[in-house]
Amino acid sequence: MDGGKPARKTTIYDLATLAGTSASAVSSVLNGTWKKRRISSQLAEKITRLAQEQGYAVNMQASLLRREKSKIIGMIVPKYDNRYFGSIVETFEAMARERGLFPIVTCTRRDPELEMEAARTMLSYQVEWLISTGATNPDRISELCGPAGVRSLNLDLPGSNAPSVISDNFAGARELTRRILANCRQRLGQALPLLFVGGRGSDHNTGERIRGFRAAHEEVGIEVDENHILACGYAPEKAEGALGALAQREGVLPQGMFVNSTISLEGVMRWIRRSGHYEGRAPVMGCFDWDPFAALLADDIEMVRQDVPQMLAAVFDIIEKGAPPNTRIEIPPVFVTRG
Amino acid sequence: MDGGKPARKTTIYDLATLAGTSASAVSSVLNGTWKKRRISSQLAEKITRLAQEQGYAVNMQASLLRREKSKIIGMIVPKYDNRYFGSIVETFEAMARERGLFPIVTCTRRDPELEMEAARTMLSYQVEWLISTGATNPDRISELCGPAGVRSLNLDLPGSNAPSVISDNFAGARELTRRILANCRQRLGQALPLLFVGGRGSDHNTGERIRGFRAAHEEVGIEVDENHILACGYAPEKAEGALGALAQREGVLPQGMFVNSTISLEGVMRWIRRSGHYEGRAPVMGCFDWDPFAALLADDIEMVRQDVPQMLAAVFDIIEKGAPPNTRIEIPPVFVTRG
DNA sequence: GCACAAAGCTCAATCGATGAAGCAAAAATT
DNA sequence: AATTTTTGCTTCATCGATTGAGCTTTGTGC
Repeated sequence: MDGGKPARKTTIYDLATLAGTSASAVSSVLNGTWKKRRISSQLAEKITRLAQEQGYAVNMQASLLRREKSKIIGMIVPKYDNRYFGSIVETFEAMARERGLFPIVTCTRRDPELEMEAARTMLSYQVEWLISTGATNPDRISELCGPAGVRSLNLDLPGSNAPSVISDNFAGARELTRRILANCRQRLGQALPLLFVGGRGSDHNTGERIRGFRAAHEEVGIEVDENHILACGYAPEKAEGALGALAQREGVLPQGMFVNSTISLEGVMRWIRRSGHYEGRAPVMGCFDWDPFAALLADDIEMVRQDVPQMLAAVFDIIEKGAPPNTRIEIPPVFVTRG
Repeated sequence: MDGGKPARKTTIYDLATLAGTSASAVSSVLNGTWKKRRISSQLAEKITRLAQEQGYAVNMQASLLRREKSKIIGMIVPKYDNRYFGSIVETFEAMARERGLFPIVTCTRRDPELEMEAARTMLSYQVEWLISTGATNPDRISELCGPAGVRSLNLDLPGSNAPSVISDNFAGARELTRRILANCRQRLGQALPLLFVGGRGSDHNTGERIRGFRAAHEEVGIEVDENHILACGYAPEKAEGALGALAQREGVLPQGMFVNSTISLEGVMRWIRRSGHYEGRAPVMGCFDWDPFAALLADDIEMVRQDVPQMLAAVFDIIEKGAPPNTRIEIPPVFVTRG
């Protein structure tokens, strides 16, 4: 390709020399303000053509340094290993671009240190907004943003220093539990108390889902067994370990199960397969999350799909119209119809 | 939080005033060159403390404008909706950070226009390297980068203008096919020619996988049916449609199947379930890709996992040591042991 | 033919961080 | 005591794009 060319990047000064004009004319032509600045369309065309030929790309660093608005919008996200976060990132990028914003996304692997580090890096990039998705400590991030004049916003997990957009975890979990219980009744003749597996007891979403889980049991007069609420963490290994330990202690596990995420479901499925515990009488399952393959695993696994497009619509609505820091928007999740 | 403060960002000039010193002293303290510049550790400490207190974050735009190296490394990726690309992005970010680089990733949804647009944006951000992952036209991207002095690199799908790191698709597909054929023999008594589903006929990987598919058939003297090679595209709907059309034409589909990606597998599974075609005698399957739930779908679905850590190790090796544009590194994929 | 306006530009300051060059004071050497 | 060296800073030009404030030239009106 290149035989050792200097490879210095073309600047507006280079283009100005080539066009026999000034850098300021070039700049205004390339950023679209040339009509306002009364540049002839003749010159505009010439400059545009030259820029094209030279493969000119504006130096964002220089441009942003001068402008007052960066139009950069940052997002931090814990993992890319499931459909929920994948879809959040994909939708976020598309919606940001539609609005003329430049999305920057970074993944923090649920590491609180990395989370702060990433947030600081985002500030350095002069983001105008920072969306903390599923952050372990969204409030610390908001505190970092506040004094810098950067607006922040929480997604998936709520915080108290910035507006939050989350799923309606309580109602979603209650409805999911109702459905699992109904399936139990249908398949086993009666509805017995379910097992709850996955999630961190300390996080808001897990708390709300457990509340919904309890509410649905209460509605039909079934008592929840407190030892059967395993908020053991999200990781597959955690769920696997928790089930193993419970089976060890109690011998037989419940026939119905509420799994708190596809991540945990991965561990649950692995354990069921390896331990052979449910041999011949597969448990009735539900999962607060969705995955196309998981949905096919069993005929009657109920899945709740968090409504990512609606959640991000709410996010951009806040970005456009503003909202007080204590705003909390809860988006109803969607029940996946099977077939 | 804020009661309407000015919220202007703290600059080194503000810190200089607060510390009663000069901006250049502040700068050198904060970027670590202060020893070389003989700033007293007393002053260094004072400045560091003030920066901490004020929540100072360097303005990357200004800093990068001045430096000659940006240390930014860009990656474009087609989708976030599967484990393969998810794991590529996650590993890429982690490895880049380990090396003191700043990763920027963006998703182009297999849209050739968006791909070029994203590449141009990356150039504007002054990336030093651009990794095109699974790009529809990696060579056009390399052509854009070359004159700007930005080095480019292809991942997953090869190009001819920049070094490429890909899976060993031929050997992987041949071994996968062998295994599916062996499973057929074991389950059905004999090995019959398989069906190939998914992928674009025009892309290098699909071509190589078809070649491996043929080779494995040839080894055992089975003739491939040309009508049973359905390179219909990756999208689930495409795979679904192709299977439906084939069933329409031929009535009965082969008992063994090679699916070209988990994306296509999604459609295949959906079709199998909806059509009821394989009722009672599930097909023997293999998939060139891995997903934890897909792996659990059937007892004997063979999955090849592309070796993402090795692929990215090769990528960073090239970045550190260099490589001619015609380099092509093929990483053997890994066979997932079942259980 | 002169005043005045509009068109079509250019000039130069600016954004914040960086680092080469320079300068004054303190310390060491002769 | 005079000179040199070292220490510990500051000054200022610079990176590339942007934009308010000019400054010519051409056009219009009377």
